[in-house]
This record gives sequence, structure tokens and C-alpha cells, in this order.
Amino acid sequence: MANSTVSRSADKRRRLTAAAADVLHRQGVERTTIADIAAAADVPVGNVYYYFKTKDELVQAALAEHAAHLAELTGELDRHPDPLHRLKALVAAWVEQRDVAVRFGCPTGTLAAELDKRAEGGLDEEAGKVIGLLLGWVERQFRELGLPDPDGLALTLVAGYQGMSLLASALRDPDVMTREGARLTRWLDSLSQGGAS
Amino acid sequence: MANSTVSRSADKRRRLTAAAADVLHRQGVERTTIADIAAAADVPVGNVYYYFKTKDELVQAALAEHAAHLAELTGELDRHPDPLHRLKALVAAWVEQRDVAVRFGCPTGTLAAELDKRAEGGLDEEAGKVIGLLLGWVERQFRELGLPDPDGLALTLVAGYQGMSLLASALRDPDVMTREGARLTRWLDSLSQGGAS
DNA sequence: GTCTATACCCCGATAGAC
DNA sequence: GTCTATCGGGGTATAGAC
Repeated sequence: MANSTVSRSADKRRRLTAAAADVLHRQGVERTTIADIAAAADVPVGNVYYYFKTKDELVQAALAEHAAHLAELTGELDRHPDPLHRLKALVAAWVEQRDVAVRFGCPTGTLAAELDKRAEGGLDEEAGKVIGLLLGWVERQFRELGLPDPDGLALTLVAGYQGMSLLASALRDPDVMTREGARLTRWLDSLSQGGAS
Repeated sequence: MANSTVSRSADKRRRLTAAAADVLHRQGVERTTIADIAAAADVPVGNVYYYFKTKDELVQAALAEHAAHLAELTGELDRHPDPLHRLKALVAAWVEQRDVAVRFGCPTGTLAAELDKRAEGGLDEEAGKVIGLLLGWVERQFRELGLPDPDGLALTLVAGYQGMSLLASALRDPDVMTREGARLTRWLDSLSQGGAS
């Protein structure tokens, strides 16, 4: 076909993006080389630069990939009519990913933590934006529930997720995810039952 | 004096350790070079290797420094007779450090997140142990208060700290620290007043 | 104990053949 | 569009003079 070349190109770019998201999450930005990503994507090393001019562009592509994954997840959750159910399903999804979290932490969170130490490049703000997307979605759920201070509640829920991911990874203990996940679920229930704090 | 040389040596080692703790926190492990630490400690680059054989030994020294800082802080807090007061003072200390947290995150937490992605070397476990020290101290306070599931409560408090530090840094917003700090304080109060969850 | 010079390796990025 | 060879820079670690 006329555009078979185009689609192969798009395919390689997609493979590189997916590999970047995966490898950067597992190894961190600084310890990951272009060669690592190329190997994971099964693309010759030198060819990477045809698709991404710099390593930072690969990092940005990985961030966009994480944002896309997040959009996909929240899109599915949005099918549920009840916002409280959506939030509890989100927590359940986090706990389900506990084996990944225990080994490498939250993909977006650890990436943000690493990039935030940079002053230049503006990639740090990019990472903050992805977390902002999650915060925004969570806040909308709390608002739909008619709860006061929806963005404060969103902050608490997402901070809870980031905190439990970091501790689970630092202690190498998946139970941290299940225990804190259960607590967050109980907390969500208590909120809509008019419980304090 | 006979041991003036010795004390100068000890001084240099101490300066290098302090510089390592500071610079590794601000730049992260991988982006920090031996030269960076040497410059911060005002020690000639090549001389570093007389005190620390490898870069990893400097990282380990930094972790020990963070553990010492933690011991100093909890030591001061232990003077208060009331465990609840101690915990609230701990939260207050975290919030006081918000400007550092907003820029570079929690020193131990971000270090742990970075080291946890390594499989080799065992430095990852070392970072987990430092966080374990904090968890242990917090748990003891809850136990003194006679609350059920003291180590679950400790997990929640420390996860809250790690989560709010990460979000504050990712969003570049110190208010995250004050808002979540206030919430944790309210939560602590509600616990000893027999509140649920 | 102190410090300089440098060996050695690895990585990001480019040049240029195909 | 694809791939190899390589340049240039920078980082860890060491050798060895002082």
C-alpha cells in the first residue's frame, strides 16, 4: 500500500514511546540510556534520533503516554453513574497495581520527583501537569458528590496514593498498598455518610 | 597537638558527608558528580577518594546523615511528655520545612525513590531502613497513646507526609504542605478523641 | 594525608553511506 | 527512512608526585 511506510514509521514511533514509558519508569531517567530504550523497542540505536531529536523528547513522549493511560482509565471509570463508586474503583485499580508500585513506584510520581529536581528544560512542569490531570478528575468526582472543599479532598486522596506507593516501594512491601488502599476506601465511604474530617 | 591532623581529617570527612547529604538531596544521585560534592565541601576533587572509595559510599554516608538528623529531631520531640503533642510537633516540623520540600521533596523519600529502582548494591534497602526508623518512632507514639493498630496509623501518617511532599514539589505549591499538614493535625486530634477511622 | 593529571569508559548526538 | 561509525564531552576512579 502507498502508506505502508508511513504506518511502519508510526509503529516504530509508538513502540519507542511505549518502551520509553516503561523503561524510564523502571530505571529512572538518568540511569536510562537511549540504547536501553532502543533495545526495548527493538529499534536500532542510531535510528532513534530520526524520531526523537533528544533524550528529553523521549522523556516528554513517556509523560504523554502516562497521561494517555490515565485518560483511558478515567474514561472507563466515567461509565459508572456514581462518583463515589468511581473513586473507590480508582483506589482499587491502584491496589491492583501493587506489584509494580512495590518495585518501581508510581510511574508519574517517581518521574515527577526526579524531574522536579531540575531547574532547566521545563520538563518538571510537564510532569506536574500530568499529576494535575489526575487531581482535576478526582476533584470533579468530589464536586459531583456535593462535598465541601473538593480540591482539598482530591489533594488528600492523590497524596495518599503517592505516599503509599513510595512507602510500599521503599519497604518492598505490597501489603502497604492493600492496607492503605483499604483505609482510603473506608475514608471515601465515611465522607459521603457525613463523617467528620 | 598530636591529633590535630586526625581532627582535620575527621572534619573533612564530616564536611564531605554533610555536602553529600545536601547536594544529593537537591540534585538527585545520578545527576550529582563527585566534583559537585567536593566543591560543596570545599575539598579538592581527587582527595575525596581518600575518604570514600566509591560514589556509593558517599550516598551511604548521606543516608546515615539523614538518619542522624532524624534521631536529633525525634530526640528533641521526646522531651515532651505527651505523645500526641510529639506527633503534632512532628507534623509542624514537616510543614516548617515546606520551602525545601516544594523544591526538592523529602530528603529521605526522594532518595529512597531513586535508589529503589536499583536492584544491585543493596543501597535501596539502606534507604528503606531510614524510613523504617521514622515509622518505628511514630508507631511508638501511637502505642503509648494506647491506640489500636499503631503501626497502621504510623504508615498512614508517614505516607501522608511523603505524599504531600511529592505533590508540593510536583505542583511547586507550598500551600499543599500547609493544607495537608493541617489535615493531618486534625486527624491526630480526632484519633485521641475516640473518632472513627 | 593532599592534590594534580590522566586513564578509561560510557553516553548523547551527528555525519554520512545505503 | 534506515543504520553504522564515530566524535566530543563528561564522569568515575586511579597513579603517583608532593
